[in-house]
Amino acid sequence: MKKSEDLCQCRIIHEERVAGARQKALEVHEIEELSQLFKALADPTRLKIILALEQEEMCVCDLAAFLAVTESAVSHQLRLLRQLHLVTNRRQGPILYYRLTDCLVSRLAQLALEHIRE
Amino acid sequence: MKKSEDLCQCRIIHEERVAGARQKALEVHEIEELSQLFKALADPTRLKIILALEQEEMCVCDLAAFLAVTESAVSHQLRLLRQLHLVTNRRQGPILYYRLTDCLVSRLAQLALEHIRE
DNA sequence: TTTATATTTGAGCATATGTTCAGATATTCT
DNA sequence: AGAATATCTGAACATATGCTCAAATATAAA
Repeated sequence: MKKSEDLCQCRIIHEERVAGARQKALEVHEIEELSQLFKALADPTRLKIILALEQEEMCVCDLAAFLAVTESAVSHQLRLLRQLHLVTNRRQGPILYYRLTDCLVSRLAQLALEHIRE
Repeated sequence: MKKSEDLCQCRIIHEERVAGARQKALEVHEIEELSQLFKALADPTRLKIILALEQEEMCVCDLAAFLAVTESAVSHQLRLLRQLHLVTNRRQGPILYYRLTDCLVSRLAQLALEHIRE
């Protein structure tokens, strides 16, 4: 029942299952995007930013105060969230107000939170 | 309108918003758990494992073949997923069959995927 | 135009992460 | 008991991540 003539040197016990998994697997590019999205939510600082912005829009220095990190750190994280289109900003004079682009991240966080709280 | 007498040296433009965010913030421990959960989904290898197990249970060497990594790498990742109670296993002889503990991760992945596909 | 404020950017650094390798466990079959 | 198989574990290493500092931009007010 063992097969070893695969691309990789791995043993394969259930060849059908491996084949089945390969067939139904997402495209590399989709996996990559999925993992980037979850990675954005995987850091406590970014998670706090996102949850804070659920309430109301905030500027960089307010977020820095709230998070107790430098404004630079916040700015770096906001750039990442911006590149993934998770947050957007609007300028009012010299101040940039950040807000969530849509409710996706909120829904993900909510779903995860419910599970954590059992 | 500027205040500088905060714990951290940060400027605060909108003190009410910072206070509001602090008040509604989750507990440190919940933030930590949330981020760990998302971190589990943030790696392409783990994501592929989870999506593969949505179809049917698989053993370590099958997963290794599917992922084209060593069985050791799979085992390390499965341990992490096990510790977060995202996967469970059942032993049948010398073989351990892994499966998803519940549908949470599937729901999270599904929700995220819908968004990525617009 | 000069000055001050709000944010961004890039470099540098310490820590975290994911993988492989080698060797340890655990279970089954002789 | 001894051999074979399936999985796990710890060390080592290369890369990724997140932060701070210092300096650059951008907008507004004097």
